[in-house]
Amino acid sequence: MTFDVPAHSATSAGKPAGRIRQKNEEAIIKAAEEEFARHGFKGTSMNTIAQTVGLPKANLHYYFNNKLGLYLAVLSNILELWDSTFNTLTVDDDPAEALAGYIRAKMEFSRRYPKASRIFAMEVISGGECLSQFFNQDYQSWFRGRAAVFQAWIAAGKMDPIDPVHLIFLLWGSTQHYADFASQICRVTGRSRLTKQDFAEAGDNLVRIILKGCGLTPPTA
Amino acid sequence: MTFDVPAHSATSAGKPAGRIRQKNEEAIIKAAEEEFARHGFKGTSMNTIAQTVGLPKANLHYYFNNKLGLYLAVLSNILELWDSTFNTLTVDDDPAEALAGYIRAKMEFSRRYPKASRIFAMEVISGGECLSQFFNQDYQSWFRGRAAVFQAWIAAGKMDPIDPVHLIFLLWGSTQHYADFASQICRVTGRSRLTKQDFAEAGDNLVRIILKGCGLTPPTA
DNA sequence: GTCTATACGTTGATAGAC
DNA sequence: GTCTATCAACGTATAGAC
Repeated sequence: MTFDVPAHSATSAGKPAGRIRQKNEEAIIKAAEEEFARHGFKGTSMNTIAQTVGLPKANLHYYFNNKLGLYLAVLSNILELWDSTFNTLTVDDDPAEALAGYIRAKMEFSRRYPKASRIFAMEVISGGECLSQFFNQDYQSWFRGRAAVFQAWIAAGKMDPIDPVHLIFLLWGSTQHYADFASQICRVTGRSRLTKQDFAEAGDNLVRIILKGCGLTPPTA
Repeated sequence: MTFDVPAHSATSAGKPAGRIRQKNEEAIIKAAEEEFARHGFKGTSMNTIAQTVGLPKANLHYYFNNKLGLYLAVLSNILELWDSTFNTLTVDDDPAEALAGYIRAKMEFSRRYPKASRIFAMEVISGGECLSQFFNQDYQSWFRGRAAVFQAWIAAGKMDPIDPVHLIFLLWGSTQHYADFASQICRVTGRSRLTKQDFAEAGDNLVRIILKGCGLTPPTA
């Protein structure tokens, strides 16, 4: 794995994966993530990435066809990581336990992969057109599936009748905030960086407020 | 006012404000906001802005010293607008009413000035170093003042003992999400754009969940 | 005040030697 | 496979005519 976002086979399709190639590609992606997270797609320069990796910039064009190809490889890594992290939330779960688990998993994601979150945020803010090729029908059906789970819980009287769609956006917005707006949080609270304990406390607070707000009692109460 | 973000006297300090000058500056800022909201500071080109406005790019350097000057003028507008919108939340207010009002005001801000929100988000994600010169001591004291209001309400037994700092981040994250991540929301819900009613429903949902989550009963109940 | 012309660095991308 | 040399296009910024 590269560093923050573990890079699997995010290469442009169908190239042999030699040892050196794999090592270089991972190093390039690692440096690219750093730049894309800070300056977005348009604001990132291949030159800067090449200098960070310590390779001639012609090599970047050898491994990845062009700037967009490198960017898509980075995005692909992030979405793959995202997919492998959130398989939870089924109808049979206990609502309070499952919801708390989801919130804590999202907070752990924000803590461990803040750059991935920021790259994704930048892309969405910029219009998110590059995400179209990744967001196939599976994505919409995943979303509707989760919403249906909440709806089933509501129908069974297990939680308050809250619009599941807006609930999901609340979960996303409140947890991603700690990754994307970390610099503002540090500035306003006088911290230099957010510790593991900060994330734990923030997660506990979110679990407490959101669960109670949905008419659920915490699992360990 | 320019368009989305009303531009007041965001000029580089101490230039006379002729009629033509004011009109051009507003047009430039309007076009600049569009570009900065989509590509961030580094990814934005003065050339594109000039073409959008219909002025020679030399004029942009005449009205604003350089690219950074234009960017700071845009940021200044946004923060001024932000300041003039959120003067609420004092100890004497009714907690439920004040909190609901704040949430709805933030949602209205996300609805009316989505570009302002996105420019701010991009800047914070990029590290937020340009915000340093605006975030004087007043900003930290504003933040601590609001947190103190919540703390006073808690001490008076008017709401659950929730960490005020994290509560503020919850309010920010959940409301700004509807501006910053609008493209994702539209994609996932199959909408083409978010209507006024969408924002109203989203605001109602947030008020309901967060107030109950804090142990408050809604004002109109 | 306004705009044309231009200076000069950086960009993404490629050709071709090794 | 790797890297040097180079290209044309675009970046910000300015000089100077009107």
